[in-house]
Amino acid sequence: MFDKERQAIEAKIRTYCAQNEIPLGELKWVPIPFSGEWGFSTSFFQAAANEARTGKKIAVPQRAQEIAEQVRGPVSDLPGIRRVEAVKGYLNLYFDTAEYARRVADTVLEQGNRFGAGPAKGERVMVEYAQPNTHHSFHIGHARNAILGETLARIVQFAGFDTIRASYPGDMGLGVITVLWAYDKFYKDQQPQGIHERGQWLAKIYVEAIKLLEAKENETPEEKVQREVREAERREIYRKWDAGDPEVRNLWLETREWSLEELRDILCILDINIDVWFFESDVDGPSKAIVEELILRGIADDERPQGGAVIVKIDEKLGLTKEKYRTNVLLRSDGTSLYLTKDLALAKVKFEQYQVDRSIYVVDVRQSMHLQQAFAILKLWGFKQAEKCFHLGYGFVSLPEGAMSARRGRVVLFKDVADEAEQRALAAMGERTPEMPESERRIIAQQIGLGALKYALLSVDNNKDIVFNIDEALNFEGHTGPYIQNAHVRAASILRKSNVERQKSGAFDPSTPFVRRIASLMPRTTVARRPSRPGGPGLSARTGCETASSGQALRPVSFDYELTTHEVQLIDLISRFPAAVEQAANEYRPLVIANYAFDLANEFHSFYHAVPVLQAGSEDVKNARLQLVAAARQTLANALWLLGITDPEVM
RNA sequence: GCCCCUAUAGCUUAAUGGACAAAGCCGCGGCCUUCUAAGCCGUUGAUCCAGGUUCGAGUCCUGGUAGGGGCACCA
Repeated sequence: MFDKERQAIEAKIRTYCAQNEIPLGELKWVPIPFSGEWGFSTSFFQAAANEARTGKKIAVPQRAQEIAEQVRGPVSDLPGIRRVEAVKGYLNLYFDTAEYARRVADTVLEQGNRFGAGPAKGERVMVEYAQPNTHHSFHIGHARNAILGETLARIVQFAGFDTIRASYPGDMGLGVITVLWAYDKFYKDQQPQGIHERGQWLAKIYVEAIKLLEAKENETPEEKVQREVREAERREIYRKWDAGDPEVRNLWLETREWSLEELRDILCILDINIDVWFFESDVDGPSKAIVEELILRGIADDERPQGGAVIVKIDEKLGLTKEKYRTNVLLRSDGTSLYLTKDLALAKVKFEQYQVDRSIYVVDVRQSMHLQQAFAILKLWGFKQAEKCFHLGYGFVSLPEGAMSARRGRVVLFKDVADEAEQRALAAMGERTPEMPESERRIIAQQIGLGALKYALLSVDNNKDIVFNIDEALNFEGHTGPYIQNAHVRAASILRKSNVERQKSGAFDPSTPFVRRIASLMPRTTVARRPSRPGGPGLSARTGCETASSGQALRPVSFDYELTTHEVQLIDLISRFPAAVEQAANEYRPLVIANYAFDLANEFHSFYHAVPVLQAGSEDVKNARLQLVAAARQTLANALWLLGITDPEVM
């Protein structure tokens, strides 16, 4: 936030060092890491080390301190800097808090829900996530994927990238056919009531079907015959599906829609709006076409004449002598395409039709080899975007009793956890807000419950596995989502009672013309209709830009009084938000924002406890603190938005 | 056999190569006639092992140990 000042200081340091023949090198600036201190800092170890390398006999730490002390002079008399100290090789510059605090507060309140957002980057990013299989259950592992992907999409969007959210459901293959077979055989024309009941029913049918199709231990000859008959029936359905048999296709489309209805509802609960839906079955055809192109270009080798498959010897084509990407199959010897083939075809669509510059894949870490292979082939193919393909892998979610297994039906369903979360939040609300109407109470409870769940999944670095413990995930105290939401509530409460006017948070709406006209770009894909909220518009606190306008606006204030440590630290943290956004976007790491949001909430809670606002000693101090609270509330709201967590006014 | 990921406090996790390794949970002790106690304050406690690079290593490199994942016609 204080780049201009920093640059001016750095220029002075450089001039001084040039005159005194100190080989400075690059200067790294960081916020002063001591709590209660506000300013920025740099060190001179590198410069001292550079000198040492020229042959001078010096001890680096001492020399660094000498340089810091020398440099201190030229920069000690700058406006806005209260104090400069040289200590242990570091140069610490402390802000004139009155001036800088006012600037931070003004900036936040002026920029509102855009505070922290980066300038337009002029690049288009597509984030692909939410790729569950249809005809299956949506479990907590899928939720990690969806939540991680959405948060990443929000981060890159907020950082200034033109962002497209893409979903790629697997709607074909043996698993899907297995469900069709069992449904057709045992449950034809039945269906339970309720979107989720119906979606989950398909997963139950799948588990039953697997039991019937798997060989048991000590299988009797009769059982074996029976099983083989079933297997033949399933193969026949697959053949019919592949041949486009109308009856099978209709059954497939109808049951697929049941899964998709449930998926859309879940995404709605998670506040996720997918821009583009790519179905695996849609890229199946095009994927076969690209195989010919890859053969013609000499990337793929056609071994079909020898009764083999079409393969890519990736290492060989890249000229690698050590095995790295190995060899992979593009087309089976029976002419059908594979997962890799489809991903290549889809990438081509992303690059050519959607003109994406960067392509992010939020996919289970177990597929990292597969994606590395795909990226390598895209590079061979000549797509310059291949360099900016990124696999955001994440560790899988298991249960305390072991891995989840869709085949065995041992899964924790997202919907069940979400419902449980709401119940627990409702219970935790208790008698806290007795006057709240029941309908609103339920909405808040859902927001708190989901806040806890989302934060639990986002506060672990993405490459780590998570053992999902529902009691830990739905904890509302300590390092949790509700803790952050509660800080927002407390800030909002103070502002409400102070009777000052403020902008309601309102949704950050960075949608570009491009995203809005996506619908016309790719006729083969289905474009999401915006799902409607089952609970009505009140469910999302961010769907409107209403302004709550009771009372007078915050007046320009002065922070020209003795600020407490808590106030200094709070302002310091607020001012770091834009840098956190930038870092998270550069590193594609939602965790950075999750950590930041907690730190800010933590600081706000401490401030709240220790520093009176409405009861402040003087009117001037009260007004300044109100500004600070308003700025903190806005920053908390923006950070929560990035995490996909609502910013309730009450809880 | 080869490749990738992980290893920090009793537990779950943080830490752009930089200053005293930071929190949460659990335990113990305080704080509701100040703005929401889903909170605040206090308290014990940690970098898997061995080398190396560097002025400086939890972080980078090499080799171990332990756990997880992956290696062409599954997705």
